[in-house]
Amino acid sequence: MDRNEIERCDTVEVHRELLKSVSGKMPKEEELYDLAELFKVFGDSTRIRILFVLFEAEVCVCDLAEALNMTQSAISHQLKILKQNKLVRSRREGKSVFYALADGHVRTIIDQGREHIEEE
Amino acid sequence: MDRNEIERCDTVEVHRELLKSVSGKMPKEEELYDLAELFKVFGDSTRIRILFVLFEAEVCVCDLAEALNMTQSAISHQLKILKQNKLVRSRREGKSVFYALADGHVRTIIDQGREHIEEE
DNA sequence: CAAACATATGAACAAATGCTCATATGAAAA
DNA sequence: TTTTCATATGAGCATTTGTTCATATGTTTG
Repeated sequence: MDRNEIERCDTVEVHRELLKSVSGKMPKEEELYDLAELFKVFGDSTRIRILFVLFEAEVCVCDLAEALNMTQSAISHQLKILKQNKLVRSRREGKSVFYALADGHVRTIIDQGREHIEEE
Repeated sequence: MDRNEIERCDTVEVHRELLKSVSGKMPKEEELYDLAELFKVFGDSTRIRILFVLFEAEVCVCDLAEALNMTQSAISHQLKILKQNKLVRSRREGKSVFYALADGHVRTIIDQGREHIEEE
């Protein structure tokens, strides 16, 4: 009856039940993978920089390249990743393609990240 | 005077001014790097799984290993990364070490991520 | 003290990632 | 139509990353 008070790591009833309830609330394999995949997109400073530019305005690829002082190719590759993950949308206008933020979650996620790192 | 209407990508006044105002709001190099670093931590399904377990309860390493059906070593390595980035905190109790969520930002960030991927 | 258990960690290796370079696509201008 | 400009993309390479294996550290028990 007092086993609950003893902290041990070999398999005890309490732990078994706990793990059972945990596995009930764990999202499916696919969602976990998609989530990780999404955050990977935020996990690169070049892409973060691109998003910060898009917080201010809709811009074309070559302006992004100039703003971040990087190759057009490098930027274009990253924009493709951002677009695949629906963080940005694009619109062609003549020879140029303009990119903009896709939705508000992007801002919220980055804001929460900033709050986190500034809090310590 | 009508140059503003023409969309071009070689350097025009409008673009120069835009980029100037953008660079004003861009966080410093170090913060951008730290932000990317933080999101990298969320960008792995094993670590996401660990966080989901910790959403439910404070657990020890070997329970995490059993819950996720992974090596103790693998879990321990990932916990180190989570701890270095202040996403989790740990507490020793006898032979075991218990891990728990460090703060609320973790939940918010993951929730926003889930909303984003489920919206399409 | 030694033995047993829980966790941490370093080295090594395979897989993933970001950039560069060359080149392709697509649209406007000559 | 041919050239020029803006963007997209595939291959290659160096770096980073997650796991495994072996072993170290730290704590309790005998």
